[in-house]
Amino acid sequence: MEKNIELFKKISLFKGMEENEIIQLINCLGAIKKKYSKNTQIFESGIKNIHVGILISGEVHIVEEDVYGNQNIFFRLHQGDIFGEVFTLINIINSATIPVAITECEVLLIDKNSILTPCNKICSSHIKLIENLLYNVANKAFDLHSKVLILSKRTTRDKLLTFLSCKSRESGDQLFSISFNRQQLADFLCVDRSALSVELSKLKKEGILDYHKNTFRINTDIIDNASIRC
Amino acid sequence: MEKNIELFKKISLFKGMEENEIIQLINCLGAIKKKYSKNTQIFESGIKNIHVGILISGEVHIVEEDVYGNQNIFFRLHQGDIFGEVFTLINIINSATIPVAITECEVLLIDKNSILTPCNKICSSHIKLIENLLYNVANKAFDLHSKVLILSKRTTRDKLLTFLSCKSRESGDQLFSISFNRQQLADFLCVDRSALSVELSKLKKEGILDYHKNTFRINTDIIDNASIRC
DNA sequence: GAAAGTATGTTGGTTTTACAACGAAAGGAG
DNA sequence: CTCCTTTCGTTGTAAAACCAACATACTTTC
Repeated sequence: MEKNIELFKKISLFKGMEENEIIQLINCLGAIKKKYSKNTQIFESGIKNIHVGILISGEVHIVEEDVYGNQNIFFRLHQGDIFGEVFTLINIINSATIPVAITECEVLLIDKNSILTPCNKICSSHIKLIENLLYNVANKAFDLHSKVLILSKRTTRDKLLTFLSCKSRESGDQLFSISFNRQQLADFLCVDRSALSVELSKLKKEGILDYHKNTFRINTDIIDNASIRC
Repeated sequence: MEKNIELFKKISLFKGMEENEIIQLINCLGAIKKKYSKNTQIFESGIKNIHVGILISGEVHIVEEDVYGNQNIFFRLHQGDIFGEVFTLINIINSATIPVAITECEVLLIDKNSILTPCNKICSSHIKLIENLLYNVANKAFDLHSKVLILSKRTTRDKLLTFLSCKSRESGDQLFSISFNRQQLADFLCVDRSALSVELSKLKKEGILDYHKNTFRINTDIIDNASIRC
């Protein structure tokens, strides 16, 4: 586990902690590491989950599939991201929203109760941990808020431009890449893939946008400065 | 302020605390009470907000208006609800999402820093307070997650049925009332009001739904048990 | 109780989306 | 290189949503 210490130091949950403090905490929390192969669910659906997950390597999507087979992608998680904490904290059991491994990946699993029940030994770290968890959940709420802002747009074009503006602002450049392919982007925006392609083509014709595969260049005066994050 | 103590005892932020503990905490936090008249903004937009708000009386909508004038209603807040905490916690400054007083209302304002900076006197209450804030933010994240689930539906019908199913499950009865009027419901579902009315009429004709004003009766075998909350 | 204002339902025209199907391009495996 | 799979753009059609305008019902005000 110690070989991951450089990663752990960057994780929001351990922010403001010293190296030895983190190692002690990881042991104290009884964290376990688990591997998942491509296209497998990380928490079993229908079973009450008591773990908070931290993504160590690989890519994970938080998805929900509706009755028509449409996949709704909530988030794409990257190294160091925390997941499962919201549902676990408030004891939501039968959610159909689940983390799916998009590539082979490694995950650190921490029992929720060991986070919330203060242990005698390292109480000061524990308070920091809970505060860090608070900031983490607040950030997740903000990400969900951003997603609502995108989905609240009435047209595919507006959804798309809101998303791309955000990505451009995030990268600080008109030229930027996204980690979704077309189908995944459509699933993230909750629109039809072919309709998305049509809209992309139109925007290209109109000179508002240029793109090749997953690399985009967006016209600067289209970018709006709404405070969102995708 | 003490006359509101019965309300404060019910507020999630003060859960698990004794009456005198709460009174002490309110004073220690330097909370102030403020009145807002109908249709006024509670936090000024564009100005960095450092307050967490608690709704004491009246009704508040969290809204965002887009460039076309469409109002997007995120939430309807009721007595005891907490707001502004997510943006304040993570220092989002120029959000266009703002709390608006729908009726005349009273609000308790608490400086974020007095919550996060532990005071010497009542440290045990303070830890409880931060834990309660954590649960509160997790619940807000879940509410936003629920809203994403509604907006991810492709048709007005599916958005509407998801919302009404949720409300019916919440009330534990096929017969239930909602606090939105038609325009507000349309704004919450992010659809056109007249299209919403058309869809409601269709559902009534098909025998799936019956309604009069804000009271609805929904066919039991339509109600799905998705874990969401609206 | 009349008048004014507000909320809801209805209709028709226009725009947008979903859906299915197809073909071209890109990528991988043998 | 060839075959196979995946990804992406395109097209046409049917369904759905938006929008504006209007009619009716309900509320509020004086």
